[in-house]
Amino acid sequence: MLPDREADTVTKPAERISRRQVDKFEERRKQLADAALQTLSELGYARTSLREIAQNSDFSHGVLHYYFRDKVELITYCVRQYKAHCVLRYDGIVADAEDPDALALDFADGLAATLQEEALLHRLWYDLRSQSLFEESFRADVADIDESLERMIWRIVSRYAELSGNAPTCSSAMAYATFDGLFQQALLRHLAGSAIALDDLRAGARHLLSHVVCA
Amino acid sequence: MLPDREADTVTKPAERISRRQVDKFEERRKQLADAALQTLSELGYARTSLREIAQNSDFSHGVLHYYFRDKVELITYCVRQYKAHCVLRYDGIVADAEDPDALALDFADGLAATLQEEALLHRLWYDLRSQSLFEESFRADVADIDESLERMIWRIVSRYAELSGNAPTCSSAMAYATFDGLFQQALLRHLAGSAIALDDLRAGARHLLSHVVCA
DNA sequence: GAAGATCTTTGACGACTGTCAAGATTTTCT
DNA sequence: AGAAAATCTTGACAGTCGTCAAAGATCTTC
Repeated sequence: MLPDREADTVTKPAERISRRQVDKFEERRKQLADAALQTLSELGYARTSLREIAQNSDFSHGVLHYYFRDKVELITYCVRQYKAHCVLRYDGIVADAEDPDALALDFADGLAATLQEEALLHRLWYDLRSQSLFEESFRADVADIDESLERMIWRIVSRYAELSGNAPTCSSAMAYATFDGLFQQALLRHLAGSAIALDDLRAGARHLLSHVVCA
Repeated sequence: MLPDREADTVTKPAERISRRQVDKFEERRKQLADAALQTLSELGYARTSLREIAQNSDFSHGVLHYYFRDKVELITYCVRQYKAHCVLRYDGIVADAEDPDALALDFADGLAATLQEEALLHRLWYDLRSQSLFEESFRADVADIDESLERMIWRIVSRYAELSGNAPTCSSAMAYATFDGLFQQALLRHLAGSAIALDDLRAGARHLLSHVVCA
């Protein structure tokens, strides 16, 4: 029988057990979601099957339905986990530089670094974002990630403006749209084998940053 | 038996016939590709099957293998047909305005118009572009479309710079990346039901255009 | 160490996929 | 009109998919 997954606030002995079970349950979900994310980032959404995911894990395909109701719930869970990863990653970039040029440099390097190191994950992100336009189940979570990315970009932009004593010339949405376009195009070229894609991204990001504040 | 599809340069009677057959053959391919594009734009790449495509046409599913070797060739053909459509569409926008503000206005309106009228096709485009990162078969054709879109944008930008007596401040690649990001974000919001997405796109395009030339 | 809860594997199901071949139908040419 | 070529339909194939139930394995608890 499935264990009771209710979270308890009181801590009686029986509930400590339940808590431990819940933790273990949740751990397995994360572990399986990791395998799913790896599979997705390799094959793309269209070609990822549950059996393929299971083969990238230590378990057989049947176990996926023990930890997830169906495929949609698994992938939704993956998207959320990916988001947590993203936020963590970008919080690192959040520029504690004290002059605008250093900030721009750090930011540009940070973008280029994640593009290079996690190219497959970013490829997956754009795949899933496209997918969310067809499959409504993912839409809310994807929009959520998009918003947190927008906030991340806006933190950089407004901090940069502040350091250079100016005000941003465009909205948060527009700043995100343009930086995202830059990043996506760089990813496309990088994955197509272009050697200059990373440098172009660095240069482009600094250029764009200097143009979204008053001249 | 399959007819001979060789194109002839000389025009003997027998070859005129063959030519007519070739034309008919090519016409059917276009017709089927149309049905395929409609299906793709409705369901997305991941959920489009040959039988589904056939149901959106006047034929049965078997006929697809009479006109196309396999699914990949059909979809590649679709991508090319979509490109032809795009180029045609954007050539219309190509701004014969004589002052920069009118050009900017026409361009912004053109972007917003195609976003609204052909939202599903644009959705498909971003889906296929993501797909091309996983499926190498499409990569070349997708890159081809991307390049022609970049040229289209660059024609606008450089013409705008010329009319306003300035020079562009960024590369062609960067101009395309940012405008594409803007467009994609507008599409996301528009399809998610945002009423202001179109107006934001118009404003954003004009804003961006005025910032990619010397101040 | 036995009983029971929990976790995992296995194998099956119906539905769906791309592909193809055989035959029916239509068009074309003489 | 009749033969030949071209076109289209039908039905089947082997494979894969998500899902699920039953049984086996492992762990917990007393």
